[in-house]
Amino acid sequence: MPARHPSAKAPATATRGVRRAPSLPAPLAEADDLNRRGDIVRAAARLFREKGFEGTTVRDIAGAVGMQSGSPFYHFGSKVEMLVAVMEEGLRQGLETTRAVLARELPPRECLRALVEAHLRTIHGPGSDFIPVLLYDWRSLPEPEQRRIVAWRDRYDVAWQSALEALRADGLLAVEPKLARLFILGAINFTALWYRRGGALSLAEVAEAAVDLFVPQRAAAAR
Amino acid sequence: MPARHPSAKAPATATRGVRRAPSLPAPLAEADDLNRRGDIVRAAARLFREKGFEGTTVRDIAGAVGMQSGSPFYHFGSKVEMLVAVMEEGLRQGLETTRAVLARELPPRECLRALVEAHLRTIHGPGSDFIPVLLYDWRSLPEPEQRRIVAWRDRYDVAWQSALEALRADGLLAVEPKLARLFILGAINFTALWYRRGGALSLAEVAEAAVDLFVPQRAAAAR
DNA sequence: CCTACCGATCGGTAGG
DNA sequence: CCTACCGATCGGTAGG
Repeated sequence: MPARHPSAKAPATATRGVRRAPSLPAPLAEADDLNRRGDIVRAAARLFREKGFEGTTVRDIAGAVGMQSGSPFYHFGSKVEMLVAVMEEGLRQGLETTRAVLARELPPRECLRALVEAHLRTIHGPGSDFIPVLLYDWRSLPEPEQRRIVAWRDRYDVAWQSALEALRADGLLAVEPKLARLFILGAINFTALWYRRGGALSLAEVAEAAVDLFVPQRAAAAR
Repeated sequence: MPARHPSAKAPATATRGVRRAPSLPAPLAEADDLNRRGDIVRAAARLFREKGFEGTTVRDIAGAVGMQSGSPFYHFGSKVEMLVAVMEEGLRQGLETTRAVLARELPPRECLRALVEAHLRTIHGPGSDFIPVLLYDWRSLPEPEQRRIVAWRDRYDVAWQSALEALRADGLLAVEPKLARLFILGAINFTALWYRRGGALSLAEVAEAAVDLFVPQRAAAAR
């Protein structure tokens, strides 16, 4: 039987460093393992974004972190589990920054601008390949794993929904919040295919323009 | 040397049924060949959309049209050539319908509504898998082929640009036409990930809502 | 367009 | 986490 990292086959949150006797400090080996796992997830995210899930081989990922071809399977039970880890990390990051924006309790239009900019940063910021993978490799995820990710994504949508409902209540949104959310997130997600950092536009400027288009300033000023 | 369809390796438009002596009628075999080629392109489009270019095998495509695994290479020099054919067909269809809308010379806001609805139909209409493949398998296209497709896509963008400039000239567009085009097309393209035919909304309703969001009716009525 | 096939590569595993 | 490997599958081709 091959030696296996204890969390490789189990649902990640259930066993990762938990059932251990609480009085013992987490051994260094465990921390190192988690670092290596994180290295794999980051490398996989970059490669999946660049070449797609099906176009990336486990050997590509192993090579990117200096491992031999079979070694990633010490940390993950399958290639699909690596994809799940990438998508969950993207949603975790995105949900965290989204909730941080909402916590600032900005006026509705300013809140939308901040949400749009935050979402742009989860797509174009440094080391942010996770959400693009979620968007472009969704079809490579088998159905059971899709359900797991959808549960995460729903929480992301709820956060946006609340901001859009506030805009709508102030008469600043021309269509119902659910449709508006799909259109606005779609417009932002699509920037993955055309926006390049270091070009003529900063992310803040793109966010500003998007909000100008969706919530005309005249209507906002008139309220 | 294997028997090969004459157009399999050549740039498609250069040799497809052209250099033949003009007095002879096109032989039936030629017409049949083109039908079979079209069958392959349609099947490839459907499979690429469903499973991605890298996730689809040439055997899948062959099986879908009742051929043996090596037979598609009688019509195409490589798998990438099939991808190019799918994307070109999408752009050809899209450009045709877009230009037909522009030819109606509608007032700017109505023109945008018609363009949006036409684009929605090239994504969600019957047998329209070509544009989604263009959007989601772009990265699978090698650089030389990308340049060929970009030339097509530019013409598509020019058509949209003219409609948006008319809107802008009438003061109905809050941001400059180029950015507006990217945002609007992004919002529409993203419907590929959430819109389902036979659901609560018709394509015409989705188009109406999108235009309401981008070009508020109040501003349009006030002009 | 079929038959028959090839070399390369893939995800994954046994054993240490 | 490495070594060594396996069975399956892949895009593509020779020859007819």
